[in-house]
Amino acid sequence: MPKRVPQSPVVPADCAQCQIHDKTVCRPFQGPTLHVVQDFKLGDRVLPAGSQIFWPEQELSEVYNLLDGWVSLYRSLPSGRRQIVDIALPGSFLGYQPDLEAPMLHGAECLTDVAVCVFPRKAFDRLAKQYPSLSLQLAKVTAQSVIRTQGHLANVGSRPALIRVARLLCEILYRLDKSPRRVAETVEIPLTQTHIGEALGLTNVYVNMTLRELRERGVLIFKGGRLTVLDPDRLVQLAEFEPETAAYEWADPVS
Amino acid sequence: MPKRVPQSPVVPADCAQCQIHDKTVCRPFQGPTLHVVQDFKLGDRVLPAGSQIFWPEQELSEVYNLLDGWVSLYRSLPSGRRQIVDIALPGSFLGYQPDLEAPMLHGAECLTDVAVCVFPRKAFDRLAKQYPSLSLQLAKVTAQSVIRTQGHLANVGSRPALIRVARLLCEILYRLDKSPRRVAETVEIPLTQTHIGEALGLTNVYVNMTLRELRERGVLIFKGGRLTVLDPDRLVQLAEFEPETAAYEWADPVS
DNA sequence: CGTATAATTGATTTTTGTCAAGGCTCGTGG
DNA sequence: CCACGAGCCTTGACAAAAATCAATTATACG
Repeated sequence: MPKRVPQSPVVPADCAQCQIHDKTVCRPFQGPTLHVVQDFKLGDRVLPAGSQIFWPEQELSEVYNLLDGWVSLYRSLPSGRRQIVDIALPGSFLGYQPDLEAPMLHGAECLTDVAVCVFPRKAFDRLAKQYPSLSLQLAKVTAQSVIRTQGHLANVGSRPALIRVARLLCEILYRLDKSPRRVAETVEIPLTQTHIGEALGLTNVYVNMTLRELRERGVLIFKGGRLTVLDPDRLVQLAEFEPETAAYEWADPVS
Repeated sequence: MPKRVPQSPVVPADCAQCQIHDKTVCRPFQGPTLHVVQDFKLGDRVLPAGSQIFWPEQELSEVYNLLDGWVSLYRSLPSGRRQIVDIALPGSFLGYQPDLEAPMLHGAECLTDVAVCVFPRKAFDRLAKQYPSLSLQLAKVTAQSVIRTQGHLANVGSRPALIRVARLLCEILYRLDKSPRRVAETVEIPLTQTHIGEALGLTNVYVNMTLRELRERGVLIFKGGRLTVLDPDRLVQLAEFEPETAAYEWADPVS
């Protein structure tokens, strides 16, 4: 289990203080129009690690901006297996489905303590109809999510386990600071080996073996939720990670 | 190779004749406002089976409504492998990425002769900013695409080959007529076994073995691009196909 | 016909999963 | 302070799933 440094989620006093404002759907509302989202939001919510923001099958009347913390988005299958379809980081817009009435097809589980900003789902579409810059930003955020999911799918469907694991970790590093090329630095990644397996379609024991292989090859060490990159260049190469295309794949949408 | 019935793609004379108008991003433009898209579109384009609407890495200055035919959306990997991330059917909106300047991360290959309706990419965002109902529809179409891709990912990552194949075919049947429960009817599906493999992360050889298994179990026959369902109930059960949730997963977005 | 692509099959190897058993770490309560 | 339990991690032996290799056979198309 990750040795967790206790750390309360960040909740900004108001939208003007929001550190991630420009990474979210709220981006179009700047300066004089900022009050629109400020007035629109229902409030903030803080959830402990391990809890669910929403469940599969739930009929959801809210949508969320992830303010702080890590969230796993997953599907539950009839067999009992679970597939993590995305890892959400601060700025992600959660819970939006096109059909207002449809039950959620995925769940959202907090990997760390989490803070979210809550909006009413039904009114959100009305607001979007009123502010085209908002609906366009929503479209772009969502389109970016398609790209990410397609990349994840390609990883799971077309790469052997060793590369899959290396790439997942590489992608996460990149998302954290836009650079997988840190030298021998240790980063906290709140995933268990089981999580990694659920994301990549592997069993936890095979993930374990794969991580050992990566360690023995001197590429990286992942232990107890801590990732240490031993050889950034080899990692990037092994993970088939191309920084140029990665920039488009993991971009924050900008209208 | 599928025995193809020669059949020219359908190109409507104008937007008023468009049979699939309500399934597309154009949906918000009805009656008096229909002229907006009519004036906006650059024209139609017909492409032969096997050709590419666009390629990975291409910088695309257009976006497309798929009017007629089947298209496979795929990623190419450094290893030379290819991952089909989606099968597009008429009504799909193709080529939209949030960043205007970004090269395409996926390609679009025609599985049949195809007709598309062409829009200018750059101006599309301007139009969307002008018509919030359009940008919201774009958001919904895109959000539906996220759902489809997540479902595909869960299929590839979390199910054994036999079920994967059964489910892919089941989903396609459902999309064709909203009912996988046809009895012993034959449907044309312009996929080779290699395509199925590329979609599901399997080799063509193993797909072949899997299809034989499905045939020997009396579930379905897939041969030469023709699918015959022998036992609809067993297929639905084997494919873990739940018609209720399927309705949300494969819906046409409706604003 | 002859060529090219797709489908098929069997033999074999590689990859990944399953099962089972311990070990480690951390928090909790006596 | 120690004992305990709950997750998680680790390992090894074995089984199953899927890939690879190598022909051979259809099938369509000019």
